[in-house]
Amino acid sequence: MDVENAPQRLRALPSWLLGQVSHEARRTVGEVLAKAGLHRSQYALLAALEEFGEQSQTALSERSGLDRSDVVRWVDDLVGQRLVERTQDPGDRRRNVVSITDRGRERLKHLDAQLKRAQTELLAALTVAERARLVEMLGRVLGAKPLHTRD
Amino acid sequence: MDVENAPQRLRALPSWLLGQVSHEARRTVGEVLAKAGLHRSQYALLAALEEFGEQSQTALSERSGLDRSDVVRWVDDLVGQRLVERTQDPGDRRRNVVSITDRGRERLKHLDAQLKRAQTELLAALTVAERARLVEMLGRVLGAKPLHTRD
DNA sequence: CGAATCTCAGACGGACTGAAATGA
DNA sequence: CTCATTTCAGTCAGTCTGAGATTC
Repeated sequence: MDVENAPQRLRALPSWLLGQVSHEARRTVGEVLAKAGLHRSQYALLAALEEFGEQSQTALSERSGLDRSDVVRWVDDLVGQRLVERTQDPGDRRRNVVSITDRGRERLKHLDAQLKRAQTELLAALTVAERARLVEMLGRVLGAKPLHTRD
Repeated sequence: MDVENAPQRLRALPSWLLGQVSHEARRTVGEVLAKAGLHRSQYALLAALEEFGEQSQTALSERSGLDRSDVVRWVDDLVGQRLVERTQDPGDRRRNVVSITDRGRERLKHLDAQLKRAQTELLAALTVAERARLVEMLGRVLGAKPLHTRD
């Protein structure tokens, strides 16, 4: 669909605009990651591991926003690519402790650069100041969620 | 997931923020429409019909951004609720001409008010001026899509 | 015992594809 | 015959649920 074909009601609706831009962003980012052999979910997992260190899969689920069940599958694949390692927690044998490998760190660094460029391309119609303002505003919208995400 | 649990890499990524806010918006709007017995896709269909008048299902597909196949199913339901009518085009019997009914117009008017309130609630963390700026910026991002949506 | 963790198998709605049927 | 339109059936990826197994 072309934006200018859409009804005015939709074109003026913030939620609709957010959906459209988000869809485009999702596609762009998906392509970038696919070229590196990864899924968006896996980037989130690598990011969580790099920033918070080794952790259980349950923790990873909370940090990445992925379902516990999907963490299992994506970690399986990451292990296959030797970007992370899965070892049993010696102190609590229910737990798997997942950690990022050096290879994973390198891949992540590479992706960071690629993604940065993709964001710029996505928001090319905005000035640098506007992009910063957009990010700030979206963060504020997310931060103040008194009703549904906080119960 | 809670925003503050997420890795900094994600929290600073425009595409991620857009996805999170968009997801929240989708949920909110979905709830509002569900109370009126409608789906998001059906609101788009009603909007297209009200603004562009009666039209074929192919045209509706382009205007609403829905797949041709999904237009069929959602129109089926709208007909059942007597919010639209589907009649065969006398001049071209391949075509179904879909038109909005008075009942549909009333429902649409009601939904417009409900959705407006939902948007305000969603963006409660922003000032009125900021909401306008957000809408303007998102529209600009969508409008300038030289690569993928325009081929 | 109850609770937490991991894992699998499948459900589920949303978006899309392919092809048949009809008719211009 | 070719092309456009509608419709159906089915695929597909993404997300989530339920239950079983294991361990605390």
